[in-house]
Amino acid sequence: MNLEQRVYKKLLDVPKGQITTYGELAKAVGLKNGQRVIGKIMNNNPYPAIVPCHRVVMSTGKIGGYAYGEHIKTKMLSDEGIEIKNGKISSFDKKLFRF
DNA sequence: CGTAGGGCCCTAC
DNA sequence: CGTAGGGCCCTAC
Repeated sequence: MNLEQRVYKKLLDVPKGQITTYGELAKAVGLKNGQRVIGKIMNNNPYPAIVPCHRVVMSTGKIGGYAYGEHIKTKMLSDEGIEIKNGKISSFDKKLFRF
């Protein structure tokens, strides 16, 4: 399994209503300082309906980017029960999934 | 083969 | 708050 497949598979562990960060996901697949690699892989996500890349956000609590637009990412997260105020996730620590 | 460049970032100031 | 620099992996020369 190549890196991308491992990343997509690992991300499936993150349930609806929770989020992870680019850095955490990088660590989860054994990458050090691989945040940007994760971002790139998310951008190339060929299975947007299956792999929940909208649940990957920035460690600062901001939403981060999204191939189809940040407002869509924001809406998807809201629909899953994640509250977002002024572009930042409320109760970030409580929503953060631990691999 | 080697390497430059870039990406949905992170940390420290 | 903003910004600079870093660091990793892939892709295209």
